[in-house]
Amino acid sequence: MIRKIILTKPQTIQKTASFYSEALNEAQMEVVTKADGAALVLAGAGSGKTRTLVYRLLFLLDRGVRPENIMLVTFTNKAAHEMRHRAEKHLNQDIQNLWCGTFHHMGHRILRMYAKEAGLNPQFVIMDQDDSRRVIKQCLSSMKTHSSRVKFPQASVIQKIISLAVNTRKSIESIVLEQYDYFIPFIDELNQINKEYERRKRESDNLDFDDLIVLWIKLLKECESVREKLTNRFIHCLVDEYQDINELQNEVVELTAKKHGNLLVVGDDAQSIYSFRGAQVKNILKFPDRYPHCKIFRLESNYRSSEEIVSLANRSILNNEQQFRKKLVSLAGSHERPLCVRVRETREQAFFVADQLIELMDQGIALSDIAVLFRARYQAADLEWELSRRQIPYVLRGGVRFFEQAHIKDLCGYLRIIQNPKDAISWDRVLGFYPGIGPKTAHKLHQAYMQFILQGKSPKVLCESQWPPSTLKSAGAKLREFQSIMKGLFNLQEQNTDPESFILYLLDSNFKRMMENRYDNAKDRLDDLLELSRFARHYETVGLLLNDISLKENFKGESFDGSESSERPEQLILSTIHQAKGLEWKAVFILGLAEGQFPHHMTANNPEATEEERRLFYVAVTRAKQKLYLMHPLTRYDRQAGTVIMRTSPFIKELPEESYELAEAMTEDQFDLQEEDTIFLT
DNA sequence: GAAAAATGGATTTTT
DNA sequence: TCCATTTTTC
Repeated sequence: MIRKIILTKPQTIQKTASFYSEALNEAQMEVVTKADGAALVLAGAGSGKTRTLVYRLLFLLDRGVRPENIMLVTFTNKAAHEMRHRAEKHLNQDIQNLWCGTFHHMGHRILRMYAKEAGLNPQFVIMDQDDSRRVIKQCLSSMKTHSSRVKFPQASVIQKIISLAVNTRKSIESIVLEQYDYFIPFIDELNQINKEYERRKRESDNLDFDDLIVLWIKLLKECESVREKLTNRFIHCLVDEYQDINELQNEVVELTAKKHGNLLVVGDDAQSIYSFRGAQVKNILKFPDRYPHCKIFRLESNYRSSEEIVSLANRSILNNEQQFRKKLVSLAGSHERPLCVRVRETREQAFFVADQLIELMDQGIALSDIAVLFRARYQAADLEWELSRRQIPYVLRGGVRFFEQAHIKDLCGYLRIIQNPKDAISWDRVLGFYPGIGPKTAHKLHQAYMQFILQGKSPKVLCESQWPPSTLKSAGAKLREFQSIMKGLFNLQEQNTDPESFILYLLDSNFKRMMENRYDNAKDRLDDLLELSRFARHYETVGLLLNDISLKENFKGESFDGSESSERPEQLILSTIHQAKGLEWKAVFILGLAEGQFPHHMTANNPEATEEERRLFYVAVTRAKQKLYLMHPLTRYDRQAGTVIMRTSPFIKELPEESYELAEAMTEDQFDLQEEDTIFLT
């Protein structure tokens, strides 16, 4: 027998020391070259955190670490793409086998590799949040044990509670006690619903988002062979946005990094804004306690924002108790003071922004270099209307996600039935399209079908006259079109056709007419579906396509081929602050800096929640490079109460007056009545 | 008994 | 504007 020896190919061309020192400052250089073992990087806003991580990655590769031995966890797919793309650009070649993505992505990848060990049916399909909500709703109606006298929580609230319990590794009871005390009487029922929810998920071979991580942890804990493979594999673990990590994710990180102990976490405690998903600032604050020998690095030079903007941000965050004290120093030079603009009402807020956009563009700032940020989606409504009226192009980030739109899910329903006959939610959805069939009948039809499958019949029995059985014949007559569509899909499946053809087939079948009947803007929606078919080209199987669709976070109007980092189209960005994390613009408007809007009224009287709101404000402010507008509408319109007066946001009031300039904007007729020194606007 | 139509109510942030 | 519950129809 001849011994086989595997040679390691050199992965990259060796970079010289100057390659790093030219691109990085001293502090960043330290991180890149010395962050072995446990390391915490406290990276302030605009301090070149992404750049540092990319160079750390290059450095590791340079040192001969193989890409498959590195795990780089990011918060969004977009961030993952961005980093990979930048690293590949430096190397001038693709980095094969690097594990770079979100927690959910990696969980998915691992569960696919080890489906058998995890006790999963390999054809499992991932549900999104809306699917979870629907399943819970079904659980609710099937149990209907709750008394209708007191209002029982809605499906979406139950979903939130269950998910929060999973992500914080607490019981439902303690979540309810801590955050939903008005549901205390329902704790038993909630536990029951949770049980039923779990049962249904398992029965239909569906995994929800949280399962991707829960089962990954389970695999690491309970399956020794897999644990060995996975912990040996990841010699270096790098975690981005560590301040937003929750207990569940933390556990997966610790288990994975335990063996080699090379755990580099990067984050900014001042930017922790995801507590509603179970994230806790304390994770980053306590990191040095958990790893007593860890190295701590600080990146406190800000290359993004002007001195005035950084100063305002620093002043603001000083009001928070829970934090690592650090001071961000601006290296971007002096510009002008942020402008706090008072307007009479929310519509005038939109007028001001629109007017000012024109002004900024006259000054040579590109529309794509400007963003409007807000706390909650509805705050953008007036502005959207005004922008459309003036024909200013914009994209709204934070609306419905592209892949969560009803028509996309309608089409995927058919594909999911083919992929996984047990998928109860999809059956419910698809059969509901046909007149005369509602949830009850759909359920029975699905049950009847599963009976056939269990008897060993081929899935194609669906298209034959044996199905549905005679007890359901009256419903069966309404399903001719359904059966003919399914027949076509089964045929494609037998021919092993690519996913794109599946979609094109559906768009050519009577599915198209159904869409036209169902939606008044069917044309747009069918265009979206055509777009989906193009997206599907990148996938080999329908199963892989479906699971990626569930995990994609792209919004309507964004491209989703992964090439987004190159050049931005010439349009204004409207975004929630949460969605704006990690991004930057020359000019930024923040809407609704009024009491009740920002900080959000739900957080009043809760000091911890108010601190998180302040961190959110901090994130918003530090997105701006040169110009920052803090908008304060004095009134808002409420359906019941009519016009409501709003006071200045405490986040503005607590700032020293010299940190911003105050302006008042009004329309021409109002201006005539005033003589004070104000900004003139039409 | 189940589906369709009509009415009433409410809205933070997201992988 | 969209969603959930109630009322009406088959």
